[in-house]
Amino acid sequence: MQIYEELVARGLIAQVTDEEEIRELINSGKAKFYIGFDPTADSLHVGHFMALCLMKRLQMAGNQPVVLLGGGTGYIGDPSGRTDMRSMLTPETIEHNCECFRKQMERFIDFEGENAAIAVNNADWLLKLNYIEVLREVGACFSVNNMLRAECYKQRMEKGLSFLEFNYMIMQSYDFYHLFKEYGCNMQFGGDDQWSNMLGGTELIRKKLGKDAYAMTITLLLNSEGKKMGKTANGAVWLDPNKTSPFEFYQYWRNVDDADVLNCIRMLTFIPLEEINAMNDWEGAQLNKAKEILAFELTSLVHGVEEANKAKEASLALFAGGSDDSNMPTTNVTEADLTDGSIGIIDLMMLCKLGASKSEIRRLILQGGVTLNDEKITDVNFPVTADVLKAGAKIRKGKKVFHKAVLQ
RNA sequence: GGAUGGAUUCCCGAGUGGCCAAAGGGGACAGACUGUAAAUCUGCUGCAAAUUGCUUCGGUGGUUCGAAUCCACCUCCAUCCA
Repeated sequence: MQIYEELVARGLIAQVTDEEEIRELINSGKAKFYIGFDPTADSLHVGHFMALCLMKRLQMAGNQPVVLLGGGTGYIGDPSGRTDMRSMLTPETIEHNCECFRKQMERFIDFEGENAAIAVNNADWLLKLNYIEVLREVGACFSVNNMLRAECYKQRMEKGLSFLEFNYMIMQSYDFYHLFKEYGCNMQFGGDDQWSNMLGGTELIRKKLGKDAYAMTITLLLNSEGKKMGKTANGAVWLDPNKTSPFEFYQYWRNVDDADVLNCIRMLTFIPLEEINAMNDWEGAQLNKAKEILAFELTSLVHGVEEANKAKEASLALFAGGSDDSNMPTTNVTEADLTDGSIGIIDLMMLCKLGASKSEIRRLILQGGVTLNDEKITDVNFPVTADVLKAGAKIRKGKKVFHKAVLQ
């Protein structure tokens, strides 16, 4: 099976401008394609991960990837798929975020060797553009009427769209035009929400140079309810282990809906399709097994096999009655935290950051959601003694949050 | 620039002088059931020295015994007119 067919079989391709042409180019390993990443945060997330995996797959098939860091477009902010304006980033933040992105990316794509990926930053050309010149050279090629019809602005027509954001499409189009001219990059890939921005680019190239360029979007990873995956109540699932620990990362995927497991395995992992197809009729406890596979595979792709093993073992210890608690998150307590040789359970949990406020923890205890060394705590003033802490106090909050407090 | 409408807690959204830490819904969290899933049911959802006190309804000042609610000014947003 060739690469294009595999992408289709994995359900990764959402839209293409010219299927025949794109299939031919990437299957023969002749494509030079780019994907843009705007530095909106100091870590990549799952959406970026999918894009990077796509790059990897195409690179393995002989194509050359171009990573575009949005050091320039980050000044504007993509309005696609958003209902509110993004908060504006300072130049320092943008630069810092670009730096963080670059480091993380090295894990996933090869910047050395055969068909090595190259990294470029659109700050290098966008920041020095001259306004009037751009208006004449590029602005003249865009029809506002058409732009307003674009899907990516539709949601914003109700709540309001600033002129700054309106220009995002033009900047992204300019990127494609620039990369086409300077690097011979004739394909752009990206998330499906980028479709109209990408078409802007192919259109611009056609108008300015009379040549064809191609665009292809990746299916957005949605769950069975149609919501974007990779998000939790506290924000995104990050690839940076300091922002989302490997254990949390593992747990996120371990807990996906039954309905979404196979989809995720197919789209996010490199497991051969035959193996995945064999899982098609799994259900019940067996399907539960598939979640373990998904979680393990993804954790090892992102954090390495060693971390994945640790996360898996910690999970088994907690949920399957194992006794190995060495990988449990731990907070060290000192004598100074104790009064008369003990500390109240609420204060202890505050120290371990197991709740945002004392009220919240009090509520948790009253509702029977707190366990200390496997015994349910019912008294909100329950004193935890120095002896207990020395041995390591295992606190469980709800079903899935475990924490160890140890007296030094 | 002009006219109108608006800003309420994590989100949506009710409240138009005291009975308001503020209805209802969503989400989150906890409990039961389970497979670390879903669905369902129950509880809960500002903070704290917790029958009480303190802080919160875009901002600042004012009226009043008392303001999310009334007044003035300001900021931001939407719609229409230019």
